[in-house]
Amino acid sequence: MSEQYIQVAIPVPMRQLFTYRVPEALSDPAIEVGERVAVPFGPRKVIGIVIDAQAQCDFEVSKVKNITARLNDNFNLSKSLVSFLQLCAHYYHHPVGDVFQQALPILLRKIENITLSPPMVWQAQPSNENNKNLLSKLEKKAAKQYALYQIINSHHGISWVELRTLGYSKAQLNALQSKALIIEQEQVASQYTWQENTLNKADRLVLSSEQAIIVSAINHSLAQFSCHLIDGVTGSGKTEVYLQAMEEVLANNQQVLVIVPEIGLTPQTLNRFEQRFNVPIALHHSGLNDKERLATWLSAHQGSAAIVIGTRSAVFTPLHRLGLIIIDEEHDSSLKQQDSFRYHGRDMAILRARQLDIPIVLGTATPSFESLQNALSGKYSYHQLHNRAGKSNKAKIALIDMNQQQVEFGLSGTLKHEMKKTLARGEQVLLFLNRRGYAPAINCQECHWLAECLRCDKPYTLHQKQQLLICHHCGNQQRIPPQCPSCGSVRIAPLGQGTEQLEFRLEELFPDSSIVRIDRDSTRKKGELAKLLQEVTDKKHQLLVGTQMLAKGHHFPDVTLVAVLDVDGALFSFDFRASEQMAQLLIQVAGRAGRASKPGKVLVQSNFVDHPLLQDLVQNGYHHFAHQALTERKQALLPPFTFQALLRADANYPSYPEKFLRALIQQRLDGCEFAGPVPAAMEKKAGKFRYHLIIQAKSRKDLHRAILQLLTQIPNNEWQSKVRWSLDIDPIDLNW
DNA sequence: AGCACGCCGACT
DNA sequence: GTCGGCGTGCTC
Repeated sequence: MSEQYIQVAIPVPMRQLFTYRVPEALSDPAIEVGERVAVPFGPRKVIGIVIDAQAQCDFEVSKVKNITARLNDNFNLSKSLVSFLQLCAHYYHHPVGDVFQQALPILLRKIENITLSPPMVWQAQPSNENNKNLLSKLEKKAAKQYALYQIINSHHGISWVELRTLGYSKAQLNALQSKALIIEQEQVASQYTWQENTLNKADRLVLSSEQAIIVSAINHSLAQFSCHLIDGVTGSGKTEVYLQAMEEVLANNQQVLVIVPEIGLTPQTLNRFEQRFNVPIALHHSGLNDKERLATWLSAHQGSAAIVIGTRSAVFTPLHRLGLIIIDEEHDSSLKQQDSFRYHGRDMAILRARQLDIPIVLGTATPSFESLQNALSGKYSYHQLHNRAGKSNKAKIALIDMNQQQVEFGLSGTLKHEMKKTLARGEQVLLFLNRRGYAPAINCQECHWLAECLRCDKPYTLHQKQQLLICHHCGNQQRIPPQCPSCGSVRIAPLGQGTEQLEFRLEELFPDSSIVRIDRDSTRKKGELAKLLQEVTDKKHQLLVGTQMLAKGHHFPDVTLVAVLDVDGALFSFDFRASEQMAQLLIQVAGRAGRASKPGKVLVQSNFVDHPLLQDLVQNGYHHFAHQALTERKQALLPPFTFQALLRADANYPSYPEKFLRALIQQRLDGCEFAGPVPAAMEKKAGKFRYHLIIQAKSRKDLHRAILQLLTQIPNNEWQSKVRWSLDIDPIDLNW
């Protein structure tokens, strides 16, 4: 028999595959696509994925090495997943090996022979006399334990990760275990099947006709690709549509993938899924450790999980009977990875749905302009959900002209007045300020010296509590200088206001109210965010101060006043997407407030209340604004009417990145245009000098062809070894 | 990305 | 004399 060669994806940032030989001793049973193999790579040994099992040897035969082992452990990737990941690598022109690496749980990339333990689930013990006594005691004495038992008892097996996400503790679980009420077991490694009690019919809501039309549209196209954009405000019943659309898919014994933004998976959301379906649900989010991630992966892979709920990287979960994908909050920027492999979770999900011939549902109250355009042009089915009659809870947005007001600590007189009225009614107030820390800068009041980060040339942010100056761009930290290094004066003072200071000032202004601040600094500790949010729900605090974080996901029914303290930053940005993001943010923030019986009020402070963007949004609402903006984008030949890629380059010396990029655009490329190279919005960051080149084309095909040509040129580029570069297809943040 | 190799500066 | 700084080049 002749020599057998295979093509392997290796976890290195190189845009190529590597050829290996399969020795006779390892050739039985036949090696397959998707297998993990151990191979020698330079001086080390790594795990690679077999991409082609019967390849021609396209490399010098004498230099081809043998694979050293096959990891035959039931963790192989399916052919379908392999081709999907190749498609992703191709779409983003990203190194294949790196794509595979990021799509696999860390434990499957380890070369050491670790024991890969099976997923474990909790189950209730069969009922007996003893149990009944214990339970009736629990019901009176330990309500939380009793509730935990009820949840476990109503499922065929539920994981610790799910229970933790729902807010239960290990202690409560241990207590039930020591009473022999529950027991931990290996999850049954077989395909889940729909049963009589899988659907909790009592939990179902009656659909409005709008909702019913969407569900039936999705169910009518189950075995073919279709993309549905559901456009509906908070409370319009999107989740109920998701749940009812899932019924038929689950009844066909197929699996459902649900993708949510980074902090979008609240215990309430999971609870809703748990209540409705008695099926194993696997979770995938940033709160899991390596072992838990592997458990989710395996339980999807072996088919025991019927539903997988996760953040963007969940698009890569191995689901062999995937029947429906749901992307919640499709506009959310956390769906796009902003480093190394810069993929968009939504776009890859659409690619996967297309590959598998299944429907995909995108839900949001503020559609991204990309999705909206696809919906309007008929590429997607477009479904609008309006509020049900008589239940209008739409918050009113009003602008406050900061030029016409007395302003104290960033609060206008009107806002303070409204805050007092709201607090007097016993309701809550949310203040939104997108700037953490105490003050965004400190300076010398005598000579106007400004404390700047030397690595970024940007002002340091003052963090009063920590007594530190922190650079928000590179993380650099410094002591607060006791006197001005330039003139020696001790009159050094903070400039501007951040959330930390706002919290402090509010304590002075509203001494009778409890104030809570929710930002990256105050929620650094694990579980802290959930704790603070619970305290808000329990009305332990009346005043909430927060950044971006508060605009997403969580709904506070007793917050009836929301104020955006400073919206002006977004109005004059050179990034054409800034206004889209500003509009989405305002509408999302407005969605946090009030409920049917207590409509909310939204106040937006600005120095430019006459700005046409603000006026349009406030007067005519998001959709009018979006249509208007789309018309402008079309005229200006901007996305979604054209397609962009961003080539970033950085180096330790200022001239290299520019020279590198300039050398690349010497050649004309058909069907596309270059913008730049230009210095990045922050030319200097963390000591690196950065330049951008935008490549824009009228069609995706042209863009791809141009990038392929550009990439072949890079090895010959004179400055190539002096710079680091990265490619971002469909960039959404041009400032980085 | 690792990792080795190699060529210069400040230590026991 | 040698330990270690990081520039450069290679990986089937």
